[in-house]
Amino acid sequence: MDYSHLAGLLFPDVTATPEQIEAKYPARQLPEGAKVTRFAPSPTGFVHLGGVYQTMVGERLAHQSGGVFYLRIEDTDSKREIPGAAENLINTLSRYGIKFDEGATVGEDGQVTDNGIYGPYKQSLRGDIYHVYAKKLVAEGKAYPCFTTDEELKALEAIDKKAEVKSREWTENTEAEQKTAMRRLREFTMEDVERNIAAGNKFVLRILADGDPEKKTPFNDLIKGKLEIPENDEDFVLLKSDGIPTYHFAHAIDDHLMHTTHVIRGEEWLPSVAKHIMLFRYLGFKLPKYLHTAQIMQLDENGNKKKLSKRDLGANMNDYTRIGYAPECVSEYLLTILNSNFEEWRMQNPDKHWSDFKFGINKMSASGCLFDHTKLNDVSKNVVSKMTAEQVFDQLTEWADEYDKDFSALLRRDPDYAKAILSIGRGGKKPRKDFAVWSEVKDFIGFFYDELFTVTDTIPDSFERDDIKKALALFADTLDMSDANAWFERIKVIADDLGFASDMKQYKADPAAFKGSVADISMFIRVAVTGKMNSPDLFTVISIIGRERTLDRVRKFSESL
RNA sequence: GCUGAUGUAGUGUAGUGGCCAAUCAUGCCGGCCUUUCACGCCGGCGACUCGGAUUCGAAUUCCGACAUCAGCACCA
Repeated sequence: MDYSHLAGLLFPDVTATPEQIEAKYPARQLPEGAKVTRFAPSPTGFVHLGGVYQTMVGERLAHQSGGVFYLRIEDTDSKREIPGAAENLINTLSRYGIKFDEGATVGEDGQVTDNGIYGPYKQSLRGDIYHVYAKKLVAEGKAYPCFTTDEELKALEAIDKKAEVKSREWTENTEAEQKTAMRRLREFTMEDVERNIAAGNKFVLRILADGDPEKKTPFNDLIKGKLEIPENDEDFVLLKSDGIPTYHFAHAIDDHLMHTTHVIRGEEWLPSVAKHIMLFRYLGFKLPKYLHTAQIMQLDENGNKKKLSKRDLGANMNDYTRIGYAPECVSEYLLTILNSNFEEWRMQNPDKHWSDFKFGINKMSASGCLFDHTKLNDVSKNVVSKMTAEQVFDQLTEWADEYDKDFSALLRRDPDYAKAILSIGRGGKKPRKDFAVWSEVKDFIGFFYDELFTVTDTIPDSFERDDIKKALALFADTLDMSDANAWFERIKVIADDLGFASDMKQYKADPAAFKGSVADISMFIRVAVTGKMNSPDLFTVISIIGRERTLDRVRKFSESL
């Protein structure tokens, strides 16, 4: 068959040559060992935790090596595209400290544009380029058109299925039968093509696979290690009937032209590498290095691991924003599961930024880990505990502006007051670790605001209401706010007066001898003033609330008994 | 079904033939400290999927089984 005639028939409008295209994508001038990585999502509108996870790998690898990290939008499936998705993606990743050096970016007009000379970075804009290489493959007899309709394909598949059933029944001729079914696609004549083209029929372009699945190709994945994968024998689609490339074809061409050195993608692509090895070989391209990252998993209702899916809480990055995780918390958590030695490093370097950590490919796990909310919150509490009151105030109010406007109004009404509250237990060697997320702060500090103050906890019935009232009355009468010691001495006196132990050691030695202890007196005051059994240091709390409001609350509480 | 990947305490892991009756973190339990809580400190609980093989010796190598995950589209 005259393949160059066939190529002309299929791609009459393509005049450029691969050489002309290659000339527009010169080798990158980068230092020795610099890695070029990319994030190549399809713009489906939401950013997945797994996406941030993968993105961190690419970003770290590129930036730690003096390389380039770029963004390419894989919008070859127009059905799934959601407007504004690219912008959302860039903004979200930016929140987590992920910045692209090159690639698709959002211009001042809000439109997606190119930043860099290796574009366009949107696959939908690269149609001409793919067709040049497609034509070349056809001319070399490595790809062929397929005019088979969906229905015909289904019929072919049915034959294959039947053959499979037979093969399990050890019928002798099944293998041949099985092969012929899909292989029939390859059998066509130039006349068939000419007739179809003349009739205006659409075709898909298929690769002419020369692999033998009985043979294994050695393949080294940087995360999974040395693998042996069966050669590809499937005539997979390169160009869809609308002329748009499939992922496989676009991957080969784009990553070659854009000089990607390390392809980082989810392990769901691992079964496709045979196809990609074949494509790169057919095209004469150098195969990049691959890192197939393990997936972040979730337990389903049967207790089985499964991929963290769209609907699971924690999959969508908007969840984190809404719940109020500081971005650093998520980054740090991701790093703990990305590189097992990160936690160790963190303990040795408590004050450094995570980007100072030396990220290593060899420390990445080959197996998928379970998403652990408890661990995330632990990491988060640590991160938040190290922030200054100022930082907490800024992030908290920014969150509240969006998700709890009433609360944000209260905080902003008197920033100094809010910061005084947020300073409690902050700084020093043993900072309080009260909050993991901004949405829970209100529960902790709400009582500082009269608008939010309610008594939620009750004093156990084992205490006489009369004693409580007396204690609170004495407290109100003798309140000394000059300093913490003087303040607490008063409480002790009250305890003694009412038959409660003022000395904890004495009390512990013989609890039966007392109605309770100074701890219980404090508890009465705490419940009266904060409405809760637990709170930060009471004297500090009262100092912030102030004398008048404290006394007011004590009086009201006492009356309610 | 076929193909591939993965399998160390509840969770995330260290571990690449003897240093492993298995490391660290988190979790849970108990204690100390603290007027409460939180923090911190101390102590405890808890694991090499199973079966063969190689070896003086295996968590580590090989084979098999099992389990889990993924892929098998004109989706990425």
